[in-house]
Amino acid sequence: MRKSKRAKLEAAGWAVGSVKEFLGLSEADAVLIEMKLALSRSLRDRRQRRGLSQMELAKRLQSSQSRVAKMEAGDPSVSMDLLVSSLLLLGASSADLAKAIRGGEKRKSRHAA
Amino acid sequence: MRKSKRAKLEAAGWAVGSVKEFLGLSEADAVLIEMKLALSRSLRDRRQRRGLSQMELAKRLQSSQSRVAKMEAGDPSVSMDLLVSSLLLLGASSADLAKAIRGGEKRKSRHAA
DNA sequence: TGACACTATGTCAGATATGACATACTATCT
DNA sequence: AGATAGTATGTCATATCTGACATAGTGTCA
Repeated sequence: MRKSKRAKLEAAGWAVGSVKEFLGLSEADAVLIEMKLALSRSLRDRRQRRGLSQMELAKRLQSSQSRVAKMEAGDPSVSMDLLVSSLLLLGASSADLAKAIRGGEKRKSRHAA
Repeated sequence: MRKSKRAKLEAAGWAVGSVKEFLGLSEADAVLIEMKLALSRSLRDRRQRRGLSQMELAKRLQSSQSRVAKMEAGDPSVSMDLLVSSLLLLGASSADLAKAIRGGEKRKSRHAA
């Protein structure tokens, strides 16, 4: 399950939740991708809410602007670990992360957490 | 934040939630580690509940018994991506993961999700 | 005791992720 | 128009993760 799958397309602008069973992805793969996309959105929200540029955030994360861009774009080269630790550094709590993750299925308000 | 920190000790048997501020870890690092430990426990629970050996699970994950052992031990060499996708393959939903993640702080019942 | 099934721990070559860099694209100013 | 600030995208060396293997530890049964 590790390498072969993982469509490089994952990023492009999907209507919410539509990644499921698009191409040969297993349900598990699809859910994982959607979780990462949810975290991506959450990251961009938090960053913007704080009025930070990608550059400024990158500095705080000891990373680079390009990686922040990729994180926010849901680039497949970005790990969940990186997304999560970035969110934590932006002040998110584990409860916040749980909220962001808890399935796109049920989302109600327009706020991504 | 990437490499330098990340104590190799993270695994040893901590009393619930005690990893916080143990050595020089930032709050964010501590939370991340606890999240991973929560996922570890969840993985073992699910596997055992299904009556699978690490070997059998490994086969389903296309991985190896040793990696499963490390996952369950909270070994620092295990990524969150691996933990999460393993849990998904064991049938966990994103809601389940959210529950597992949502902070050890507030856990009430003995069931780890 | 030995034999067996399961789990833990160490190591390593190969696979992936990472930060850094360059460069391109998009505003929004004057 | 140019200039500036922010963002996107591609590449690459190095760091980290991964599956596989070996081997050791643990329990249980006869």
